Amino acid sequence: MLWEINSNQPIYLQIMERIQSLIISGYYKPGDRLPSIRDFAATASINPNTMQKALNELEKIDLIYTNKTNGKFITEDTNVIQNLKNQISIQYIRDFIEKMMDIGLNEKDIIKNINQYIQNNLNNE
Amino acid sequence: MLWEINSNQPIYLQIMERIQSLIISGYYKPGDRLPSIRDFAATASINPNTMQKALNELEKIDLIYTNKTNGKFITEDTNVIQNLKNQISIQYIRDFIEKMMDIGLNEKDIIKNINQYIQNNLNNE
Amino acid sequence: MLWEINSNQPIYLQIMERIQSLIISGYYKPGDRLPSIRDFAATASINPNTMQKALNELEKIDLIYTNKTNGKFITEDTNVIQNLKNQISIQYIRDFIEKMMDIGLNEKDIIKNINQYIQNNLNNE
Amino acid sequence: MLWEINSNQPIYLQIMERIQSLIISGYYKPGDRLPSIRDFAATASINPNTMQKALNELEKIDLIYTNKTNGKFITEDTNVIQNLKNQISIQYIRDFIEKMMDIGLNEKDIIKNINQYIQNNLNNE
DNA sequence: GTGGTCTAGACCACC
DNA sequence: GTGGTCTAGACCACA
Repeated sequence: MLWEINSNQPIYLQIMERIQSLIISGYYKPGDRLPSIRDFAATASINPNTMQKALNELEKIDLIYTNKTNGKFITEDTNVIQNLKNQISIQYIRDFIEKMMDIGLNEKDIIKNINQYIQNNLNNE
Repeated sequence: MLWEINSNQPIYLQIMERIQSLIISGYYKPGDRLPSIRDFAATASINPNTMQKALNELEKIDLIYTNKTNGKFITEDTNVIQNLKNQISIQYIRDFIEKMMDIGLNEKDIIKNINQYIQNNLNNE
Repeated sequence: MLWEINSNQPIYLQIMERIQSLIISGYYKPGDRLPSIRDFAATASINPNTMQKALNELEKIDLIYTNKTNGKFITEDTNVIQNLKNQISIQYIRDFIEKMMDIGLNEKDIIKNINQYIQNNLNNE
Repeated sequence: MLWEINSNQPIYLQIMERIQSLIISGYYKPGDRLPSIRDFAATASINPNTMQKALNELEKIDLIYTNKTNGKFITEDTNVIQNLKNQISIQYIRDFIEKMMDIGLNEKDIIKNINQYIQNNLNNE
């Protein structure tokens, strides 16, 4: 698993988004126990405080919950996860299309370009 | 022209991207003179220094050039503009697809979702 | 360390070149942490913003990198440093020779004059 | 004749230095009449005011003089020219050596590098 | 009037 | 405490 960090965004947000994706995509399953903050931070090569902050963000949106004595766990409510997945994918699409139109591409161009990209880069992997 | 500023990203970067889009999309044409830094800053309701920083970023990538005491101008080299447009659109697509796949969607899903979104939100505007 | 500033060139460029030389010459070694911007600016008797602008220039050419909240560090990539050293020394020589020829001296004259200068001014220091 | 202008230095200084070189190198000879400011400026593609300022600088150091009704002329005092040539060449050498030593090269390195450069770039032109 | 530079001082997120 | 950003305001050279 890769933990690529770039400097343009706060680290805790990048980590937060990364873990969020791992949950949404099903890599972490409902009810799974997360590694301890110390271990998790070590794995990602970041400061434990930063990992703590990232996990707090995830807890705020009910994607994980804390069991004081046992650690942090992925929510067992699959609705929460599914809803977030839908909401995020719509958001990604909306942002993407807005940016593409800003540089002067219309719907047709966008569809064409993305199909082309997928043809070239993904199908034959 | 709208100058929406949000607080998640440095203002100068948002302005820089905005102007970049205006050039790439053809709103500003090769050889056009930009408003003076002071006027431009006033229009965007930001400090002249911040505007200057944004324009410096655009000058670094040769999208504009400075004629001292006369103002700043859009490059006349259309190749620079076209190349940037291609490069940026590829980048947008790459980032978009990576994010979508990170949350567990495959190529088919992506194409399907984006087509659906365009059907619903754009064609009947 | 001397921080002589003259008024013919922007301060930030003079500072930039000075620090660049300190890195290239080996005074600052790969991986070294630079003084904090505030301290560095105080040492050079300039405003922190000006120092930051100078350091930004060095970061642009990958000679230093920023570890947010920890400080700025000399690149660990010795190739970057060595290449820059070669490139700059060539540039210095090229500019020097061009100027000398502009005032009517040929290669022989140049070599002769520079040897003479070194004899007179440097060997017996 | 080339009038290359870069933006890092005031134009009038670049022009001034260029004409100075043309005089010192003997391209313009003692007593020669310079083109009119209008023509001269047109040749160099600059504003007449800028050319005026450049010529004023040359007049300050007695390299040219003005005959109200006839125009501007190169000084007939060859001593002035010769002295300036010596003085400038020393200055160029001093600056060059200082910069080279700043980046960590010693006298030997300097001599070696400059000989090498001349071998490679000039002898076989 | 134009861009460029510099200072002073403030606030912020991050660790 | 660290770097980053932003504002306000000033001054300068240039054309």
